[in-house]
Amino acid sequence: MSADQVTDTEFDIPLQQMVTFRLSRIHAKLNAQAARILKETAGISLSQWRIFVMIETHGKITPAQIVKRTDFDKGQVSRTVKGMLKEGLIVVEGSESDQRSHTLEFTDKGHGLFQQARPAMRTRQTALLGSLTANERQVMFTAMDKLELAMEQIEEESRA
Amino acid sequence: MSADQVTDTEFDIPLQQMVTFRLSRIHAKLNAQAARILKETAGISLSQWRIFVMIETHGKITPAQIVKRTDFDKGQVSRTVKGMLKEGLIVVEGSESDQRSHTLEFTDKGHGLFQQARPAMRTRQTALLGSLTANERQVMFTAMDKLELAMEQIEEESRA
DNA sequence: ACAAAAAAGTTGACGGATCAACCAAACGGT
DNA sequence: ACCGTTTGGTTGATCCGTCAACTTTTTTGT
Repeated sequence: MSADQVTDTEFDIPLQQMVTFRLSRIHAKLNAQAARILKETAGISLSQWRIFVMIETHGKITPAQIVKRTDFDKGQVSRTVKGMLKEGLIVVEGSESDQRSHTLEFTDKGHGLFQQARPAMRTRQTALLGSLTANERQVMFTAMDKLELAMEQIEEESRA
Repeated sequence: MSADQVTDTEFDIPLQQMVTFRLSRIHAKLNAQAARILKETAGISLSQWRIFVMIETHGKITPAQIVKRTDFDKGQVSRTVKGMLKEGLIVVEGSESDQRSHTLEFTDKGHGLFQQARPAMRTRQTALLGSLTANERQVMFTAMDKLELAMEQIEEESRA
């Protein structure tokens, strides 16, 4: 069934890199494809799309909240937001409780473009997930959780 | 930091992004960690490490072969190789059959640094894979295969 | 209430990845 | 043998992601 099953100890070089390599490649392709679709359908960038998604799902969110939830770099969020303001895709509304911060909101134009990109993005997402069985999806998410956890542990250990 | 679990059926916004988001984040963390380890243990970059791995596994390989096998950008391979030559980590040997090309080889210094980075990298790899069950590993690789395939199909369809 | 620490955002710098243009060598069909 | 095409490699432009420094505001501990 699984001739090339992997035992931990032996598989040296080729596997050595497998996880990182493969993830890296998939990530790159995934990114490139999403970027292309977004550009073609709505003329927006992937970063902008991600901000849009955060606004859509949480409504009136601040940059700091986005950073917390997604681990995006706050510098990049700042720049992306700046660009989106200049293009009129979003507006900011100063927070009353915190003078440093501001919440983000769609403009009509921004929301329009977001809706314009959505079908293609959703189709793609469905196609991607649909290529996996329910079990594969579930196991994959579990595996990703575990990998993130393992990374954190490695990080801690190597600080000893 | 992996609390908000997603069920398969509610395919909407939060999940919408999940695959890309999660892969993106894992990739970023994985990369950053590998880069840190490589810098600390051997003072080399991730790109340089990847070239080393290719030389190690295939011995006397040309840039073009590396590109074929890994999908790395050929421009980046060219620059990385250039840097490694300048630092004396590898040497090139002109190919006899093709005047345009050259094979890459370790120098002693390069091989030394590679060996120096290896234990930590191998430990990390073992820890990462070890955090998954054999089944999870297997399913994950299968899933990655399928995702790459699905991406290609999406690409083809959107060219119609 | 006040100083120290933390948090929100901005900005600059830098390395990595991507894309396109380009040169030179090799190949292939006629 | 020759010309068009393909392949190997280099380089420049550009964009994205990451890190660090800095400003301003808020929170916290005493």
